[in-house]
Amino acid sequence: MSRRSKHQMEALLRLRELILEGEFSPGERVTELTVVAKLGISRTPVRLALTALEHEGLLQATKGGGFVVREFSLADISDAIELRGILEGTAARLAAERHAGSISLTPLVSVVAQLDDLLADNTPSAEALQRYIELNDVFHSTLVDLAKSPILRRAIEQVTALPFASPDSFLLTHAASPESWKVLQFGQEHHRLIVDAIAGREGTRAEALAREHARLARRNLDVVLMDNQVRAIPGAALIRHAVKSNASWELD
Amino acid sequence: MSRRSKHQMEALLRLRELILEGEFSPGERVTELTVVAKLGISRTPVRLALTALEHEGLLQATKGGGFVVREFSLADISDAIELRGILEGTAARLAAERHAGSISLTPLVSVVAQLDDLLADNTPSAEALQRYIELNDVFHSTLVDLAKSPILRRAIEQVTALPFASPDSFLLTHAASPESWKVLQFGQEHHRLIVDAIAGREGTRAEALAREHARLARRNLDVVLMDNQVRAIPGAALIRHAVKSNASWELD
DNA sequence: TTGCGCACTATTGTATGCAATGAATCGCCA
DNA sequence: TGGCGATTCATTGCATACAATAGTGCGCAA
Repeated sequence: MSRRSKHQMEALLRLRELILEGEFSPGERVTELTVVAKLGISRTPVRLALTALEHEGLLQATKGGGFVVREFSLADISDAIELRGILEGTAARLAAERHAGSISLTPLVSVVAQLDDLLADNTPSAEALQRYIELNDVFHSTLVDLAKSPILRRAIEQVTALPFASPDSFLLTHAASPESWKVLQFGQEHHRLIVDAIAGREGTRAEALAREHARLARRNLDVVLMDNQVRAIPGAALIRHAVKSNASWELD
Repeated sequence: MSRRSKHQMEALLRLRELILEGEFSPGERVTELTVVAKLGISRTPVRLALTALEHEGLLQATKGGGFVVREFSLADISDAIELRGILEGTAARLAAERHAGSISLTPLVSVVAQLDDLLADNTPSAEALQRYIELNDVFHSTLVDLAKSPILRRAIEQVTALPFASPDSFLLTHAASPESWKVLQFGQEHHRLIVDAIAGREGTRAEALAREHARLARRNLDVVLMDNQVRAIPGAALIRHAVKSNASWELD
């Protein structure tokens, strides 16, 4: 899903943005020409962007050709987060089983140290939060590297492509308040423990910790829902509300 | 990855076939025009097929545009099978947790019964094996249905798209001999136990059993390797042999 | 001889005209 | 009046011309 040429890339980014912003409603058909009109890019790159977004999971192909915006239930979000936990847990376990000695863990240790510095030295601020998100991404990416499994990497990338399933999905929903800073420190504690488990080749422990780490996102989801702040969820525009339509999506 | 129109579908199927047959070597660049020449289909649908195969994992986009055939190590195959086990294990667990009573398990029970009949009544034959593969597919698909998680379904579909990671990847490598018939009966025993665990809402047991079930494929892989029958692996043409080039891919 | 740069060529990226297909509408007939 | 069929229209699928770009090889100069 990489470096497509200019127009294609622009179409992909802007169209994704439009969808996430709710410019198109879930279930609504997205015609090529509509997008062409909105973006001022010709059909060919637009079409490629559409298929890319289908593979990403934001769009769904319809029988007669064409695409509709995919709709997600709260159960979908929950499942996506749990699935990420399972996959990252597997990555952590494999990392524990496969790493070539503590020297090879240096990158991971380094990121954790940087996160420590950030949380200790800085007062909460938008910039610090941004920095945290960056480092958090690096941590997760490095962890997956250590699993040495391109296939697992692909699977994780697919799941985390969903706007609400990424490791930092719910980080931005918290303002940079002292209180949410606490939450981040809690997550950081997980990071430390995961590294410790990997270093000690405690695969099962590493796996359990990584799963639990993902559940932080799940908890944030619950908090957001409690506060009736559904709109704060990334990709909120795509979420089907429970009341609407038949509730066949609900778990029995 | 569904019902694309005629040419596109044909391009996808035939090109996939060509790649799997080894018409293009791993690492080899697959240019649009080459494919156009081989298939007699114009660039537009060919290009769509190429990107589809990239998402499928058989091709890899290169920096300068264009695609190369992806190369798989034995470790990749092993990881893919294990990953399928993890995901199907999760599906089994979710099925156990979420099913709406034994009536909703009817489809799954029915498939198992059909498999029982097949294994009991038929003598080993190519037709029976073919039928087994079909029913096996239905079993796995029905199991995933019961998990009621579209997100999980997608993840499983992505992994099983790899030629050597599908639930029936190694079934065809066994000839329809009485001996391999035994292996299938072994697998069928797993099916029965999985259903039993799901019916009893024993999520953890169901998960463990489904993982173990996937390991059958892993064992078949080992057997095939022992016999030096690497060419019998589905997608064999894409497998990098350990001796070739630097062995940096090997697990340390 | 070797390193750099320029030009050339192979290949992909983009735009658009035309064909095919499926959906909606309107009218006709029962 | 209601259902069914044909016609029309919207939209995607396909093909191809043209543009851009990256990779390659050659030649020139140091």
